[in-house]
Amino acid sequence: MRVLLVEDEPRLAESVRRNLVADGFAVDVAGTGPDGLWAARERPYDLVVLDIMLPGLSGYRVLETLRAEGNWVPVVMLTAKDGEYDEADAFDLGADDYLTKPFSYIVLLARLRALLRRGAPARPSVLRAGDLVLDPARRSVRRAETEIALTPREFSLLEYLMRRPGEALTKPDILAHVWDAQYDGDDNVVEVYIGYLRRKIDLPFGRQTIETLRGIGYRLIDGSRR
Amino acid sequence: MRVLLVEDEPRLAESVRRNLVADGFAVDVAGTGPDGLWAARERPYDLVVLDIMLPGLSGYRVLETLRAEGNWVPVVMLTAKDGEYDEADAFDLGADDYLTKPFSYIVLLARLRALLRRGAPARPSVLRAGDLVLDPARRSVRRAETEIALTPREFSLLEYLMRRPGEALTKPDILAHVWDAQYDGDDNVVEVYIGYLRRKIDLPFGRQTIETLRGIGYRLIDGSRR
DNA sequence: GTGCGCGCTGTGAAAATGCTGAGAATTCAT
DNA sequence: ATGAATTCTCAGCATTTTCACAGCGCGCAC
Repeated sequence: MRVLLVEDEPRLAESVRRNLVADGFAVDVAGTGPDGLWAARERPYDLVVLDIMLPGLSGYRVLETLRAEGNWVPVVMLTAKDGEYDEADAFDLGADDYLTKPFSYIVLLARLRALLRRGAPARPSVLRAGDLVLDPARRSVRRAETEIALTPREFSLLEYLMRRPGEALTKPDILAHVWDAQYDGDDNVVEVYIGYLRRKIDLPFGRQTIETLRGIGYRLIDGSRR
Repeated sequence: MRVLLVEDEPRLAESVRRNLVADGFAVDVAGTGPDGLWAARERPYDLVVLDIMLPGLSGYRVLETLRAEGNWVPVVMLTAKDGEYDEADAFDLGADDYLTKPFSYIVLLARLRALLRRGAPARPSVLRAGDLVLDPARRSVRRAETEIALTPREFSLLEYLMRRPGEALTKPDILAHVWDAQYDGDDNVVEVYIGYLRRKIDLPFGRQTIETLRGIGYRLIDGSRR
């Protein structure tokens, strides 16, 4: 497993590097933001440990640039600040985890192992299907630059569909994920809300994003593939 | 997205629940370990937030049991202790993330979003027979890039055949698996539906995928062998 | 070659399914 | 409390799906 460590404090960098090597990782160290960015572009890493305070280019910028370039390598951010909003920022930029300095090596190792175990690369925080874009954090939906207003229920339904593009979803399944547990009404609500959604996201644009599978349920057409 | 919150402290639970609901999650709350375990077994959750200190059954045990049962729902652990080894333990048990109390809601939200983002992209098995491909998850069937629309019954029948390629299947056997157990109609429906299938998946392509074994039943010709 | 039984298919009716408009119930902000 | 937005129920309608039936054809045994 190859790890890129981007950290400008030599003593900390060296200590972490030794430990990682002892635990069987192949480690490259970069001491500045630009160096880190260059290295991450240059070679395929399994993990990146990225300090936020860096000379030349902040860790935020490095991460942002990588993600913008479509590089979804798992990244753990290191921060000296402990303000809670910093973490949220890091996550929004596409970090997979973060650690507040000072941290113990064993915690770092546990986090790295957890990321490796997950294996699955992180994905962008917005969901797309063709020119339809849904941002869970902002609770916004737009189709080709046009903002679309959805009610909470409509939004949850669309989000659920968009997290499973191309999959056949039954009405009971949708009901179980989008409605409350104690809801015991009729499947028909799903039909009704699918209808609402279609009237907002499809009909005005002459598209067909939500397909009906008669006798089964529904399927979101994933415009991005094929 | 449906979240299960397992937390015994009512004030905290209620506060988190409100916030999550406001952010568009469908939330169920369990106050004890056994209740949490029961709920997680009972319904399909997209996320579980699990306190470690719980009456009846600790969060560790709950998580351990779920994982042992093959339930891989993403889990965030909450712990009041801050010993570093606790985190490592949680990860080793199969938690996907953890949070030390007290935590701020915004951090919890960011973690949950990050977990959702990673999602479960593992979409396994499709069934193949030559250039005929059936995808159970998408409920789609295609022959050489051409999508073929099947009714639910036709789909079930074809899926059953394709799961037993090359095997001789009698009509009563097919009836028992594709139709309801208590169905007591005539064998003839099978012939009818085999006919429907052939007209959709074979005739238009000049193929012969389903072979009739006179006096026996049917057999799917597995084009990939020979 | 002939006859029989098995399998195939067209017709049509019954059942199931999904969509929609109308409006009731509920929630929420003011 | 009032009104607006949202959620949900319900019933009618259109369409699709399922299935029974009956006649036909063809393979197979003799």
